[in-house]
Amino acid sequence: MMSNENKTITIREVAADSEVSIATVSRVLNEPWRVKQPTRDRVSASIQKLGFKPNLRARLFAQGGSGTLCFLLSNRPFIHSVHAQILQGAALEADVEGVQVVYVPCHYSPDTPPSEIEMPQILAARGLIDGVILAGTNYPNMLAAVKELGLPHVVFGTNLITDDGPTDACIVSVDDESGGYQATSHLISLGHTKIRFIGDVSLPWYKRRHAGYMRAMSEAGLTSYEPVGSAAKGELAMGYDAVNTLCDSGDEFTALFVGGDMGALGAIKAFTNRGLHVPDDVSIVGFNDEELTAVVDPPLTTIRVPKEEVGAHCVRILNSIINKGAKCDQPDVLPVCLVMRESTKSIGG
Amino acid sequence: MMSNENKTITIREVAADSEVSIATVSRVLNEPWRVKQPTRDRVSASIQKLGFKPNLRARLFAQGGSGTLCFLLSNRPFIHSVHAQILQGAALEADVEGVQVVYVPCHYSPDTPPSEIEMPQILAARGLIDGVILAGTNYPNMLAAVKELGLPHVVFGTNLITDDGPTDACIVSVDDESGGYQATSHLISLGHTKIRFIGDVSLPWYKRRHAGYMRAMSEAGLTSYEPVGSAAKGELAMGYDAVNTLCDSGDEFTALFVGGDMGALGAIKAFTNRGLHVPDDVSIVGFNDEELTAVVDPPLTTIRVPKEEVGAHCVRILNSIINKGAKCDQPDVLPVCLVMRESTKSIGG
DNA sequence: CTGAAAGCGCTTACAG
DNA sequence: CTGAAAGCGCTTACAG
Repeated sequence: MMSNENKTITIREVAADSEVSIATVSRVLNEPWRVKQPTRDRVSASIQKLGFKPNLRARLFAQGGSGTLCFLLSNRPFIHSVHAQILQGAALEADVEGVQVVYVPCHYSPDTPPSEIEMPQILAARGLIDGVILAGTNYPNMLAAVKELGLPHVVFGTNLITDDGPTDACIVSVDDESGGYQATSHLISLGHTKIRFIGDVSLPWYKRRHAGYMRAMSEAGLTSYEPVGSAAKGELAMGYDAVNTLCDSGDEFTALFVGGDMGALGAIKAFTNRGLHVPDDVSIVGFNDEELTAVVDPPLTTIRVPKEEVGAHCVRILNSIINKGAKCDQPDVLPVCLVMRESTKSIGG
Repeated sequence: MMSNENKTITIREVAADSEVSIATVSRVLNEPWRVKQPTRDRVSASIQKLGFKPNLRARLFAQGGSGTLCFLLSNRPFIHSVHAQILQGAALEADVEGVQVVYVPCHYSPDTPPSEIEMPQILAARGLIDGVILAGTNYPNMLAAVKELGLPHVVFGTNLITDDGPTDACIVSVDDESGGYQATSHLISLGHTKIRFIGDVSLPWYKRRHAGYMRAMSEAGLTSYEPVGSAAKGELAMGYDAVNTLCDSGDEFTALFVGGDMGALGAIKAFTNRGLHVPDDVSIVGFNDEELTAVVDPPLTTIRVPKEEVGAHCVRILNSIINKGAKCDQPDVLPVCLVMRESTKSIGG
């Protein structure tokens, strides 16, 4: 009574079937050129015949890696659309590189000492993760905590909040300054001169976008205004409140560059409430090109950030650190571009 | 010249330090009650002293599992907000259960035979994944393909498109019918009687929501209208086009139940274009409670789907299948509820 | 209650 | 070019 269970077939069965050692089977799998043609063919035939697939977990274990990267998303109550797309890009790239990415949300306060940050299990444990991609809003303490882990890591630099200058971490970011410049230049090219910037410049990404705004204004010989807006009550409220403040104070302007799409939405809402129309009464450009941006009314002119590419780039870099010990001396800054939709209009039109 | 490299310390070092066998160390880690107090204390002390953390990858390997679940997101061009939140819930629950979830996007056609569907590497390989959560829009061929893999799996049933009746897969879904009923009842309670349903009833989720609409109408003694709308050009267009068709044909109605939030947005846009105001001229309720739903103008009254809970529930079920061989006889249907915001208004008001 | 040993399914020096 | 053997870091019957 031979029970012919479909027991999982291993490298050992293949070796037996093709009458070689398991070492040889392993070689045709990993470095086929090192085995003589006839042997190789015989082994390949057995692999085919038996439908053998190597157990990757075992391989990984033997090689001392886990083959998995951790996408750590910090301090986001839900997946923010920007970060969702970064994750998407990372996952896609991971699959082509034959590694996997685990999505792990996490929360912490900027004030917690690094050693006291409660790391997700998967990172606290050993051996599960080969490297981490740090996305979301991050502070120096988390950077330090990840460093303490001793794991290779790369951080999405745009939402990194730090004031002690450049870190020694590997950073992938996006050209905020240029984005600000492009947004403002677009408005200027439409004939606007009274252009305000809305954004909370205590946050570094708004600050950089504001810097781009300043450059465009000064290059055009225009006088720039002080930035307005606070992100304390959320992005949406930032835009909404800023517009109300501005209008209430009798400020005059014909165009707005808002440093984030949600803020731009809030701004539009405020105008609508006041009976003002975008873009007829005022032009607006946002930042990020978030998903809903094309869907709102009016569809938003904005700065497109290559979100999926950011994710893919992060895994590429991370993999090269892991495998080749690559070093990063300075941040990788990805370019951004203007996407024209219907929230801007030439001043005469 | 003792080189005191910080070599990774293993169970073997601990054993040596506390003068027991590695088996005993393993026991204090996994079944401490089986080892005598004094021994246990001695081992624990060594663990403390040496800062030993077990290598989970090795443990998993020895135990024959990978400890990782695959969140397979089918046929979504980017992370749809509903599925992003399901993923979020799954990841959170996974971390508490000590497993990890890998996010893997994938695309396929409903017409490809199961054996020809190109599975992501991570699933095609062996040993990497213990079970899969099938989310996104899925067809019977993918179900069959996953089944062929021989891996435990659970599917998010709402967006499952199948016409050959119930499958034998483990399904977690959401009470679409009740949602439709609640949405419609709300409109009825506001005094509306001419209520239309927009949704593409060739898609099962719209069909179920429509069934709820029918039930509410008939219970209230109202005559229901034929459903309108095609999802062929996207959800947004579905709502937009349906409203235009309806209005052009001179149809009379005072309220709309749209079977999806994006469709509701499209509908609002169409009304706005026609100079009609929501909710003053027409009331609208959507479905899903997507992220942007609270942010648009007017904030949408909609049916809230417990997205994170769906994700968490999927990993719970999956884990119990994996570990306890649990069986699912019938779908797990999670309840939904109405969220009142500002897109509906009583007919007199 | 504890230890010696086999085993998880591979890879990889080391010989030959 | 190929094989025998050690090893990756644990777990888990099996003895005692």
